[in-house]
Amino acid sequence: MPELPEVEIMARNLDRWTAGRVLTGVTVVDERVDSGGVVAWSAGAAGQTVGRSWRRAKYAVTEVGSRVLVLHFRMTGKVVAAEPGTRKAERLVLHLATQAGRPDAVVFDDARHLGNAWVRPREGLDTWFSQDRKLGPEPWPMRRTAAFWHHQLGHTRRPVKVALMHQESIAGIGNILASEVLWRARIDPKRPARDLTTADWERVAEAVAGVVDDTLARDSGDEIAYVNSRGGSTRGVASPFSVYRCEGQPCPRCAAPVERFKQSGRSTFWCATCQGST
DNA sequence: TAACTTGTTTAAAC
DNA sequence: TGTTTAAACAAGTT
Repeated sequence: MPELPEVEIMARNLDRWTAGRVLTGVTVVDERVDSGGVVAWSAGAAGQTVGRSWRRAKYAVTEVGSRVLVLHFRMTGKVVAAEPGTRKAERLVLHLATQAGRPDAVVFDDARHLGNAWVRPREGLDTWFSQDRKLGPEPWPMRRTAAFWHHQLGHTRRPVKVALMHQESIAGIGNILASEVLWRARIDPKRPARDLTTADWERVAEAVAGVVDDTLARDSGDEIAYVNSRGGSTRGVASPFSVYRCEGQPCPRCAAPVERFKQSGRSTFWCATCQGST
């Protein structure tokens, strides 16, 4: 499931594959992917030049002329450099004028068809993200201080794990990242966010940077290596996570069994020994 | 087969 | 009124 680090990789790939190139056409394979403006734009897209691509929260943004193509991947979406027609669940295809060493097409592949795409004016994009999409500030790559985390999340009584996933407070942290960050920071996921101390937020700040950087180092490549639905711990393949989907397995830090419970309908994984309340 | 998986939206409850 | 939780939704896997 693409969270902040995976979307960062896909945005970098998009940039590497498409920046500065001319579109020869856009195929909207599945019109349901269009959450605004995509179908209308696709008809006249040929001939336009692609600009830079970057990430905002869990969205990938690609400049095309004076507009931007915005992608959200939800659970199973990903962008790949592939021959059109070779993927099982293609939803959107960008065709590019041939250029040596770069792909002729970029495919938005999305097995469960839950992803979304928009085409919007480049102008006002920041406002659209912050106001319409209700996205808070980015937790990465800039180094955020303990004071920043406290300011964004320290007001609520909600459990800190639930608070971390609230996109309006901080944008880009999902269920996986939240569990991993709290394990790394040795914080009980059930603690009310407002009860965390400056020292706790300091560890959160460090843990976010650490988990994101580690994931980027591990997963960078042409195609996102999704954790499969067995949690990446299938025969012989080590789980890339410390606690996520590692229920019953030994905590990498103290060897106590990792536990699981539900918060706001979502599975939280943690080590009760390492992360016990203080 | 029914339960589980995701982020987001909407409705309901506290 | 503001905060918080629960349910619904998309669709495919186990």
